[in-house]
Amino acid sequence: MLINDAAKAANLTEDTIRFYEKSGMLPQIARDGRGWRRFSPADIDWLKTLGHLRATGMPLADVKAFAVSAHGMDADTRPAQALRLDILRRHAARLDDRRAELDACQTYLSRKIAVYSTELERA
Amino acid sequence: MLINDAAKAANLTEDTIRFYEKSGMLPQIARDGRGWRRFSPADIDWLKTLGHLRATGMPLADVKAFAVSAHGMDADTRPAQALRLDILRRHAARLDDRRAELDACQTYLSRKIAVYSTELERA
DNA sequence: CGTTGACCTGGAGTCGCTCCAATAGGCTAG
DNA sequence: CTAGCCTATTGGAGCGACTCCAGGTCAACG
Repeated sequence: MLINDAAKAANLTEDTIRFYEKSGMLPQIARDGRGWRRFSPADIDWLKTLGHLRATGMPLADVKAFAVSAHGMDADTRPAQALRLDILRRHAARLDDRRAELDACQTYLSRKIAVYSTELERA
Repeated sequence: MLINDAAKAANLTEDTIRFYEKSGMLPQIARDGRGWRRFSPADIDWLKTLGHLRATGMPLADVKAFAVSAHGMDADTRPAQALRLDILRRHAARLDDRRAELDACQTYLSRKIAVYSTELERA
């Protein structure tokens, strides 16, 4: 799978994927004869994972730590797994905050939208 | 109210507030004899509103359009209100997307966390 | 055999802050 | 009375995370 299809499959842009690779957040991506990246299904899965984490605001530094831990050759050791668990737990906590902020804003919006709507109808 | 207290009240930083003022997203903020900003309760409310919109990812350009429309002298005209309503509606739609992404990521996380947890316990 | 099209790289630009250095006026302590 | 400290001021540099672009390579197609 070439980068264009990978981008579509993972819902990222080609540039973002190249940037993630440069930043060391991807495992070795295979290259074909022309020097073009060939993405395996596992690569696509990983891109989707990164997409979720980033789209919900995990800092790149954390994503990178997660990536390095997951693809190093000590990936299956106890400390590496504990590190990854910790990163995920801290992100789960962040998501709770984001959900609260989202709820607050949605409440604000629906109230404001109701006000403007009735005001505009009335006129 | 001075900028430090305003920052605490609105849950923003002093720098962010100054930046918002520079960018034209605040109404005229009064200054005292020393040239220090004095924030009124209405100013604080507005800062909180901006905080909600930004924290949930409304682009600055939209926030600014909203601000200009809300504080201009044509603020209460029909077209200005319609514009603001439109901005809010588009943001409400964005929030739906964010909520979906947040849900997806939370599902991913709780699954992963469960896997890592049992794996680490078992060892 | 020219041009189209998908990819490559390195680097500049953008958005939204965030941090910093230099400056200024007022308050208390010595 | 003046030295130090506190809270603000400004303009500008730096940063995170992309995003865009110029210039280049290679295979294939008309």
